[in-house]
Amino acid sequence: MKISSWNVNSLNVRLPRLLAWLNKRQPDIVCLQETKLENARFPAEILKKAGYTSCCYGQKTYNGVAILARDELAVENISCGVPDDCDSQARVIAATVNGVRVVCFYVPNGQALDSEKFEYKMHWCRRVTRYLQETLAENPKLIVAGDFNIAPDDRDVYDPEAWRGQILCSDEERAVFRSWLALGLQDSFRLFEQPAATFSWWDYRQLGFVKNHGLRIDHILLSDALASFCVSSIIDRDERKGEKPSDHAPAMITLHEGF
DNA sequence: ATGGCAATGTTTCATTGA
Repeated sequence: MKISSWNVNSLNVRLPRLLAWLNKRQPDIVCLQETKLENARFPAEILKKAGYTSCCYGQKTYNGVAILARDELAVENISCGVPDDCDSQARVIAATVNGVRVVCFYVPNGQALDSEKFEYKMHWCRRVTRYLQETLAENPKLIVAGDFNIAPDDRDVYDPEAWRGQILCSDEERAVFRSWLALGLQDSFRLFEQPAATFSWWDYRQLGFVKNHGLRIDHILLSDALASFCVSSIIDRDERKGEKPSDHAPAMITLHEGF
């Protein structure tokens, strides 16, 4: 089973690429971020024709998340946002797919450490820690996939010295990421030996992709019960190439059958 | 020292992203 996460930076703009990519890679489950679409404008019928059932939690202009699952998979217990939270931004959607709980995240960017947006990011992260704890307690088979807007360590940054202490790389953010792993989750990417300088996001400016000036901020975390079935975890950097790419490339894992 | 790209809607700029 193949599970993927992709920040598409506008599903409206990226739909042709998404459809071509679904056909090429044949993922079973896909977590999308930055759909930037109200639910009424979500292209559910087009995706259905491509063989995917979808659930979405969107809003105009910003944010927006969705989960796609191949038609034959059972999708149950869809939940939008974090329970008992009043966050007006659409950043979390979860569903149980064939008995596996799938949580799709779009973690706030945070802008700069001295900004109000950073306060919001940290508050959001603290609230989500409890949510993950509760979700894991109820769902031993858990996947948490999305745009985390955190580069977990220096290996995930093209120029660690330039980025040290900056947004996406600060000690505070990295501590949050580690605290999530400490709940009983594993960074699937680090279960395997990986090529040096593998990233998931590259700035559109300054030839960021050509120079491989990137960060690894998109992640697929697996609960211990699922991690032992993971046989690969890659970033599909080819998807950053060509006409009208998203600035993020999809992350993708393969789970061996039998979990 | 600065901005450099892309997407969105209140559009022909301002705002956001990372």
